[in-house]
Amino acid sequence: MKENKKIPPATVKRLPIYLQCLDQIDPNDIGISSKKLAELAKVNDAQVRRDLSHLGTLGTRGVGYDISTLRNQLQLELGLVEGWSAVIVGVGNLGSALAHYGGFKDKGFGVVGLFDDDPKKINSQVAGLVIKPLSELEDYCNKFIVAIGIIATPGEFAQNVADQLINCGVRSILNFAPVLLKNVKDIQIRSVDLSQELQILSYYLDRPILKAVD
Amino acid sequence: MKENKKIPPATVKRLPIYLQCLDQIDPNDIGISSKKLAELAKVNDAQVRRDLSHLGTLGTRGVGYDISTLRNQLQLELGLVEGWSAVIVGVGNLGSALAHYGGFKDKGFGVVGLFDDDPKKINSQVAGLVIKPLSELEDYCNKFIVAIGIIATPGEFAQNVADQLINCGVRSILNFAPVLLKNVKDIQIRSVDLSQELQILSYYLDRPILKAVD
DNA sequence: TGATATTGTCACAATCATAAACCAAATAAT
DNA sequence: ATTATTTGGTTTATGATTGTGACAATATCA
Repeated sequence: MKENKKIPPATVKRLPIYLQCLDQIDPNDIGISSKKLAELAKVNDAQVRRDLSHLGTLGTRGVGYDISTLRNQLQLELGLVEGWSAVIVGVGNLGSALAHYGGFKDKGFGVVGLFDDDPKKINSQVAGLVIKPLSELEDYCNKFIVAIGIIATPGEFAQNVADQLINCGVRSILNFAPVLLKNVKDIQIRSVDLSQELQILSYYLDRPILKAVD
Repeated sequence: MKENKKIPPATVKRLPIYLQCLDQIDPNDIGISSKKLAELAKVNDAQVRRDLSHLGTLGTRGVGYDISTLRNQLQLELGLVEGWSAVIVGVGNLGSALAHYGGFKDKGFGVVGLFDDDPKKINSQVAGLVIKPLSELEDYCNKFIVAIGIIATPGEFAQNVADQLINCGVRSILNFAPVLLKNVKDIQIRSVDLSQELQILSYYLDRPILKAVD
């Protein structure tokens, strides 16, 4: 029971995986053992127990973990019950895909705004939302207390957009543009570079013996 | 000079970043120091030197690294000169976005086939390619020696598609469906789960003091 | 030649994963 | 009721991986 303590980053990265695994098991099941969960998540079972112990004493000895309790606790720890609002900037193919992506809503994130600077796109609808010009970003952020900005613009605009988002009070950025954004104090930035993932795969294609991790 | 040795996974993940940084510097520059590159890649400069030393003795003491040599060596090590072919399975919003994504071609990957099982999509064109039914996947893979399969289907179909791809001789899979695919010996699988990235961000939203890594 | 810049590499520190040992709690078997 | 078995919680130990400071070796320049 290490309540209130900092959870190691490596563990934080696994928490969403555990949550996902819970969604994949038989909905009739009421409990799950660390061994079973470890199998689903493809990690060591000792690791599962250790990771989960960071959230408090959730399991019952001799029995296992109650699934709904575990799910609640994971959601609570990850902040998925806070109803964070997000905006998507850049409504090209990727931005549209993200706007339609149901997985966000399921996890408690709400996309409340779409922004683009292409006049042809402005005022058209995507996924039930009207695309607004970037100039209205600040108003939106104040109105909705936007916590997360998702950048799906071409690389050359990404840094500029990031600066604007941060200016508007957005504290977390998920960046899909293939550029490295400047670090800013107290602002969380995660980048997903699609071609980088392929490049890592490519390295291991040449070396079938080696095992990639993470 | 640790030629021929296994490169640590953590280093492999940074190599594409270095490559990206090289594309962002002044094209007139002919050389770059580890310190400068570290600044761009947002890592420690000792780390840069150590990472690059895995590729052989590329730099010159007192001078730095020759940019074009460094770029060539990174591309070579990552296998980006091999011209790997890829197919995309699932041509919804995300699949379309991936098909249009120019970053792949720039890095030496060629998307040669699009597959979907929705009759309304079959035979229509996306990004200059005709969408084929899944039943033709095997023929395609044999014809083009497809090395990489990109899965962009809904979660419930992903494992099935993965099995088919592996059956067709595809050795590397990049999975965007929000499920954990079964591990298969000698098959490289990387998963990108869009909502998982948001969940990690969300954890740190509640704790602005903590620093996320990776 | 001496001063400066920069690499390559070693050694150490920090983080992480895994295993082991031991106890506590619940259940099953007798 | 008692005992054995199962399973989780906690701590400790250990080894692997990773990150970083330090410094000798090498190149350039004045």
